[in-house]
Amino acid sequence: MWPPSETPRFGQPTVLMTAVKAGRVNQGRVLQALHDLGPLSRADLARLTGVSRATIGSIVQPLLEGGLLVEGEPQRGAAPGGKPARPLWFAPDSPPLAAVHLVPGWVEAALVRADGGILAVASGRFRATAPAATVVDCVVDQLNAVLAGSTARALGVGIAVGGIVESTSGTIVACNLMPELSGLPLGPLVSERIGLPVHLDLHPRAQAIGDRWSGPGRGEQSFASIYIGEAIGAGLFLNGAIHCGPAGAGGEVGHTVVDIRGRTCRCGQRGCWETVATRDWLREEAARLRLPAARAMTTALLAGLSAAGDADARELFERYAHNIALGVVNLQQILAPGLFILHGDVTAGGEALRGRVERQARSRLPARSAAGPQITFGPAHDRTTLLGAAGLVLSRSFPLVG
Amino acid sequence: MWPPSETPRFGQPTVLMTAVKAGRVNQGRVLQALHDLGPLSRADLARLTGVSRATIGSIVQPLLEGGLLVEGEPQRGAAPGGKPARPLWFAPDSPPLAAVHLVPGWVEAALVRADGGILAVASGRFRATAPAATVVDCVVDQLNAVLAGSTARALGVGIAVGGIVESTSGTIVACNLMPELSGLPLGPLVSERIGLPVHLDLHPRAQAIGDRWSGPGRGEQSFASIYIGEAIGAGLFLNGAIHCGPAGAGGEVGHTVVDIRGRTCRCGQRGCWETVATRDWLREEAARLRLPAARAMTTALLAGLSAAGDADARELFERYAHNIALGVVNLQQILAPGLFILHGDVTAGGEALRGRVERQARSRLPARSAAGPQITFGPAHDRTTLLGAAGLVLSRSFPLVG
DNA sequence: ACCGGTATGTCAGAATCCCGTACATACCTA
DNA sequence: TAGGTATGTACGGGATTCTGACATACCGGT
Repeated sequence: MWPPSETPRFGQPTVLMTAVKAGRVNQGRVLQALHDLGPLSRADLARLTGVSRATIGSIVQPLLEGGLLVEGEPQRGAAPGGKPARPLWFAPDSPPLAAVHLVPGWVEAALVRADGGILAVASGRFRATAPAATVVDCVVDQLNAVLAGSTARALGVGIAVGGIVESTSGTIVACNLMPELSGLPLGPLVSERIGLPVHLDLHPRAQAIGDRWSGPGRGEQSFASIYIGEAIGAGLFLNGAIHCGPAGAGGEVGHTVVDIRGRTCRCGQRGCWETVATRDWLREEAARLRLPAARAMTTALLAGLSAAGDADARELFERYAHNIALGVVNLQQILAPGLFILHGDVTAGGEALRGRVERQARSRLPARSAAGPQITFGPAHDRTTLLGAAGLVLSRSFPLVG
Repeated sequence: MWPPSETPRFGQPTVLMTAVKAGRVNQGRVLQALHDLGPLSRADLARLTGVSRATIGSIVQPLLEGGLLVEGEPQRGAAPGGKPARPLWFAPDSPPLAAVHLVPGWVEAALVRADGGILAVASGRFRATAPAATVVDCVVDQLNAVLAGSTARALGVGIAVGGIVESTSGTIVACNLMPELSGLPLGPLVSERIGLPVHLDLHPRAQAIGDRWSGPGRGEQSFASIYIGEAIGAGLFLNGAIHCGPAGAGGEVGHTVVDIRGRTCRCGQRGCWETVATRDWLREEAARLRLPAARAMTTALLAGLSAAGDADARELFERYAHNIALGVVNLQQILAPGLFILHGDVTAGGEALRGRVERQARSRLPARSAAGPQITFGPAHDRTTLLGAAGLVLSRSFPLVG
């Protein structure tokens, strides 16, 4: 039950395009277009993609027969005459997707509809030092809990893990905060116990997929999805595809150097972005400024103090925005994704922080014909990663590139 | 369930895969495999790509008929029996590719065979402040000079420009050192005068393509091609395709922040990588240390002084390696290309510098199962960009992704 | 000289997919 | 009721790849 990927390996085997592969890619792109733009008729899709209505019909036919899509009620468009279009949309009773978000001490699982609607959620705790078998048990338990509520067989399971992951083999390579899990082939293990294909990937990468499928990244060809909280990580969606380096590396933006003569990072190096933009930095600086509740400082608290007129808090708030903008600027210079979706503790900073970061970033970038980078915050109660883990299943089932 | 799609983005149409597109992609991948691995028989290609020999035959047939490839003499392989394979390779009289490298004050053009062999070279100078028409004339003159020597009609022209470029329209958006060229639609202008399709792109991006087609990047799926000299730029080849942000942006690694409290860059910001790793930095530091010929310092000179035992030179050499490694580390953390191909003045540092940079970079990266980043220097007499401009034509004629 | 073994290149039929045209359907307006 | 418009579908055609079978070419042994 662990066969799924056609091994997009990095190196020797040149892979060629096939008619059937092209068909699957086209199915994926049609699904993505539906996700991006909402319910669309076949004629809409034909106009959007430039192909004939007949072609769209043949592309979506298997999806309709498979129960993934349904035809909606005829809806009259803006035009005065003509046959009303029948919009296509994800079937309410379509095969759902199972999703798992695994962080130290905590597992959250969900059953998600193909349109992003959450059908069921379950979560469980475990000691961060628990042996691997316990963690696997906990993951399987939560999965079974959410799967029990569905009659339809799920399409697959997506697992998002905080840590270093080899997505091709579904193995956790290393995890600083859950050392017992190092080397654990979680994907195959869960797949065997659940009887469904399992797709494992990094937390920020899943988060980016979540943003792409059902967040602010919807419809975008390129953007960066950044998590900023107790640590920093990024998932990069570039030119219509999620970026994944060899062995699942990449996105470790937290340990890029921005202040070479700065303080020492827990990674052992100096001046990592994480040393100036995480919650820990915020708390240390708050303590230095003797702000109230410095040791429990959060972005929300700081934003409140700043709005209330505390000069020190205001200055720290501005510096925090500046430091966050640093990493954004570097990513924009290197990759120019154009859109940055921020998640984690920083989102509590609200528009006050978002605007500051955006202004800081733009002021540090050269003026171009294109607009400067755009900063967006993810939702406060953030299920993006969980949705992204579900989207992982769709992404692997319907690849967008051949 | 559906959050109203606030911005229906019909501007960016979803593009679908087609049989004919798939065929062209496959042709491109076969050509790339030949470039990567040298002459291969149809059977070799079939084994490499996993398709049948018959399919390979139908893929390469048009390329043979078009004169791009030829069948070599039957060559007996290692196996004892069997019909000898007929290797396929680029025809010596195949349609050549025209290439232009445009830098301030200087134009170099070449006519390149599909296998990377240079047929003719021409170059010309112009005043950096010359009006646009003069520069266009100069480019066209050099192109005509190299095209005159060929009987076969060239496949197209690739132009590499130092500056900001919009590759889709073939326009130079801005060029700091050649302000007269800002907004110049060089691609269409040259195309009209020469009567061939013209492909315009950034200098570092062309350099990366050159590395991919006929340099150390050959056969690699991901690598970064970095130019370090009077300025710093990078072309990123990621997962089998050259990365290009919206409007041709991206790769501006020279102005990523590595030392936020460092000196001011000419871009107006503080602590850009360029402020600590360009030749100008080297000369300033050399002057501070009162090294001989400090104001004309080059990597080659510094390497010589260091090797000769000058303690100050040695320390500066080490610091230069450290500073170069900084940017490499950042790129590796973000994108994990794994391979870094350095061009420009730094290549004169030889193995002494290469080893130092590699050690410095590896020491700043966490230990992983995969090997650390690998640093390579491009050739000293560097025609990579020119070859890359030629490769641009191939890349556009035979896209590797659909 | 002859024959089996092996590997290469090619041919023909089938399957898959997209394209273009034409046609049936459905709704509005006059 | 007739005309117009837009949607969805059926059919033939083109392009590509897959499968199986076949001719070719060379080696080694009898």
